[in-house]
Amino acid sequence: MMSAAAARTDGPANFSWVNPAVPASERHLETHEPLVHEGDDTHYFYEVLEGIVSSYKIFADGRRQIVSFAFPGDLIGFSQGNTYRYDCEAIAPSRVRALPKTSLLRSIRERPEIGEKLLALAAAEVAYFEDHSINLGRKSALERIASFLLNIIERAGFGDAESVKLQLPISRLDMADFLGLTIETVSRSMTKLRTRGIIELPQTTTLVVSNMDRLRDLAECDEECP
Amino acid sequence: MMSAAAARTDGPANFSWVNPAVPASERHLETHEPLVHEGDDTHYFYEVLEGIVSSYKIFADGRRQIVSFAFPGDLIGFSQGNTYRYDCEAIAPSRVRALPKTSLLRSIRERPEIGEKLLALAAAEVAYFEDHSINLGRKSALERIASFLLNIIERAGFGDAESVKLQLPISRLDMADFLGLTIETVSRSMTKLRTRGIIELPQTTTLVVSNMDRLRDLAECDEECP
DNA sequence: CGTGAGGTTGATCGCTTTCAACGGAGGTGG
DNA sequence: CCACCTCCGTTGAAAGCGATCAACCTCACG
Repeated sequence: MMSAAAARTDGPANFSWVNPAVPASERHLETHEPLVHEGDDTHYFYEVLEGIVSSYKIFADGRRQIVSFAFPGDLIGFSQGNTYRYDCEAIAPSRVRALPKTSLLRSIRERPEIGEKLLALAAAEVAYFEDHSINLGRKSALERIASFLLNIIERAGFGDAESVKLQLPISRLDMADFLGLTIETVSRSMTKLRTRGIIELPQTTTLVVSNMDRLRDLAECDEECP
Repeated sequence: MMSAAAARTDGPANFSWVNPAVPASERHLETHEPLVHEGDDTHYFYEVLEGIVSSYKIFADGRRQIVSFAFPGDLIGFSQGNTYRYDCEAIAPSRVRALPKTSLLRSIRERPEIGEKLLALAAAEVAYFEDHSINLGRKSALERIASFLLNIIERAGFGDAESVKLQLPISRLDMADFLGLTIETVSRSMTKLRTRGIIELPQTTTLVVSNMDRLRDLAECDEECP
């Protein structure tokens, strides 16, 4: 089994390449501490260095949908126009680096390869959303959970392992609001995965996937008897 | 009431700016005619000139999810890596222009503003998917339909009108597979909008929105009694 | 040891799906 | 010209999955 500590030796990608001359200030965020609010001017992009930052929308009647999770290496804000379209807040203790938007965009003119890199990043994000919309549109609760866990595992670099153990610092509520479900359904799906022998949950934040193949089958909707 | 014919006088955006020297060949597509298949090499991007092209995934058990509709002015393929991740086909008679991928990307080096323009395009696409994931994750069937119709209307440039009449060359099945619903639910939702006096359907492909405000309320989930 | 937040489990409800029948528009051939 | 057929959309009845309401559990923390 691979352990989470072993993989990230290379560390996440970072945007120091953007422009060494650009002033970039770091900021620490506690769990549930907001980073930006809907309507804020997009003066800065934020690179996540540590932790997880969510962006979400809350309806007038209280419904909430988490639009995305930003993990270390991810960039927040470039999909926005002049103002942020969603609230963003940390869902775990996090560290972010603020990058002035204007100087980042200006540097594209001087160094086209930056534009290319940002374009690749944007393309990856579009691809991610395409897959996610398939999850939300056509997969059952159990399949969504399986897809989500698998995706977390792949992002952490354990996609090829047969079994995996890692920390999952995402609450049931956050998972639910990201996957378009309720906490109860998330909880029940996790138990179902557990009783089927696909995962173990020593603690609620520790995830052990003992059978990656069956998790993949579920996520890809290739399961014989769902 | 605004009519559909009146608005598009300026015509859709196009990519002739990319590189006049780039050979770009046009292609006509009949309804249901495939453009690319999952796994195809991404040799070309395609700009939609006319009609609507869908990209979608079909599961082993027959479930289908349409990931996106590409309207005139939209670019297909830049979210992909070296191979297309989804099937694409026309859902209405369409015309597309093939743009060689390599020369398009090479031109970024020579003319950084092209990278900027593509980046803006990608950002808009991400923003679109963010909103769509809210639709799929948290909105009811009726609210999804309302959001979808409103979005079509806004794309056509009638977002500010009080009432609108336009052609809707998208079948119930395509709407259903895009919104994560079934044809029956789409049909029932459309009749519900009709009986509530929000829309009229002279023919199944002709949409008249008589009360844009109430459509907006529904789409934004601000309705008093849903 | 009390308290509160987060998670699990059970019972019931309701929206969407599923299964089924019907209707209208367009096309084809007798 | 009309019978027939097929495709697409609509409507009805029943079933099912996830939501809702509610109780209980666990653990961290004061």
